[in-house]
Amino acid sequence: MDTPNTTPAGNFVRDIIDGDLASGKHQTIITRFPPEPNGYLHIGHAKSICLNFGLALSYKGRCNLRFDDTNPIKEEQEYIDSIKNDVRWLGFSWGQTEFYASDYFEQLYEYAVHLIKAGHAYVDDLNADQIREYRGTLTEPGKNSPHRDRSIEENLDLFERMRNGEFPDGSKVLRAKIDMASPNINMRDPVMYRILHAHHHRTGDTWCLYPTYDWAHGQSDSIEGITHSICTLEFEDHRPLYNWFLDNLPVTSHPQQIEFARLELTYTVMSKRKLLLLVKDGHVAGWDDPRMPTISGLRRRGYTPEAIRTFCDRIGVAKRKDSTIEISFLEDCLREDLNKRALRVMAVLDPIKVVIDNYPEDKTEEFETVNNPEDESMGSRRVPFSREVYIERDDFQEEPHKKFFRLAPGREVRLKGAYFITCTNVVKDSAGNITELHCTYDPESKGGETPDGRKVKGTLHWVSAKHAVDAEVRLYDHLFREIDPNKAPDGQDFTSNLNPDSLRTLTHCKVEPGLADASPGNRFQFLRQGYFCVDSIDSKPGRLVFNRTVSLRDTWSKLQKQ
RNA sequence: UGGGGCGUAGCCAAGCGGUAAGGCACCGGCCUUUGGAGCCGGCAUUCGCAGGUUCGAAUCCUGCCGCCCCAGCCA
Repeated sequence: MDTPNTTPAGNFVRDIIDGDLASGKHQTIITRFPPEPNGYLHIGHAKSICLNFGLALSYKGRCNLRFDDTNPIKEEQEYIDSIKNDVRWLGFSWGQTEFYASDYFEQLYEYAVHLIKAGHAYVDDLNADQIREYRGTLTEPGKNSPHRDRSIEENLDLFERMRNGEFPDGSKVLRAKIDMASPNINMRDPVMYRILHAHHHRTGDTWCLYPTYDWAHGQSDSIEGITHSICTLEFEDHRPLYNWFLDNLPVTSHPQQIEFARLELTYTVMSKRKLLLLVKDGHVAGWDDPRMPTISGLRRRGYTPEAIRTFCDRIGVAKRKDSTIEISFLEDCLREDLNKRALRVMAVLDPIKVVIDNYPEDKTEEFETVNNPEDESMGSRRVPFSREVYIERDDFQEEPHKKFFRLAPGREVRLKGAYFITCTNVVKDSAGNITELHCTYDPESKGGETPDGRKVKGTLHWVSAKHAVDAEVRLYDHLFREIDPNKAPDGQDFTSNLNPDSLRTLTHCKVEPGLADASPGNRFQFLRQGYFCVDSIDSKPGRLVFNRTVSLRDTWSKLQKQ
């Protein structure tokens, strides 16, 4: 496993930790990453993972992986497996500290009994609608439930019978007795337990009442001795409740909850609910569709864990809300990483045939070409050349734009690593479409340089026609066409902003022969075009499928728009 | 009209009373057998606004404005 770097920039969380260490409040730190196994992890989770595991690494502390599995209705083993796989792939390990909130159900139950005995919790018979009515509103205080003052004995009896399955779903809840008039709605006698006769993926049918997040989370943190419990901003309002529970329980550890801003990206949605909907309704091929912001989607797309970690380091950690990172920033971190490590190869996505009239009919040459100009240690390879080659249709203009310096009638360009060629003739079909180009080459320009040292402005990638291997290439664009997909027209939801062109499939692309035995997951730079990887699901020997991970920066396309 | 937060460049983000880091984007130039990469330079007289304190304020105080979150038996 590669080792994440551990020299992150400063941020307010580190300031808090530094203070706690300096004051002697803590000798070391223990953080946790607490996903609910109700979906696949996405890039937003990666931010939290990098933060929590990164902090542990940096302070030589520990980070627990804890599944927050308190809602059996939404959770599945498949999600647990994918989450573990993704965290590992990102480069982090949790050693022996793999926990489940469900491991603490018995302890939590005992804590609840403690609260009841102390007069701090009661069983309520109000139904969900009634509880909502009694809760009041943002501006009006709530009112006490008629069952709020039951005796401790009655509460104890009822609570035990709830556990024993004597009551149907929704008929009773256990509530903390705090303050129905609190300006903080979370403090208006929050529900601690609800009755759910549901099968839990780990505890099976042993429980029919399940703790809520508020009741389970802080106590789980405390049980694990978490020092800093880092969560997202929407839990700021819950912090008083988090503290209230711990203050009223016989615990020895009282973790500090710290909130930071969750990650948002332009042109994408980040809520698990919405991602689930995209999968369930078939808008994408699955959680690992290369257009998804999920870790598994990014992985299949060709992202590297290093690029994702670099991204998480660079975006920083702060409390500023409504901050949305431009997705191009993520792509840039990727390019930077891939530039250093990707093997350069030649692939023609939209081929047009070039016939070099003065090149011998049956001759084949091989040219040595460097695998990565950024890294000599990656060596070189030989690519075959012959009389007929494919070049990119885009690399020829019959009437060239003033700033276009690729091939055009009468113009000389370089075929990368091979020869200079000059276009002498354009062949068209009856509809006027260009079907073939005829060129001559300069034998003196072998390797791409001439004895007279003359320059050409353009260098094109190419593939020898008779040696070319066919491939399918999938070009991806943003899944959504709106910068903020959540801003949908009246009466429509975010799916109305789906980009109909987010996937373009190209068949019969021509790639250099060496690629024939590329393995799933292998990454390449297709010269002058972008980074591509062999699709891990659909690519098979004899039927190559590449995903475009990200295009190269394209100055030419900017010029064209001017 | 309740409570909790946040406002530093197009996007992130440092800064914590001593005169605005860094990254991305953008704009110039150099270099280049990828219009890639790389290199060099530029890019906030100003920190939401208005007052106040101070020799000195993005940093402290007061008031105002804007935005986000909260009324699940979701997390």
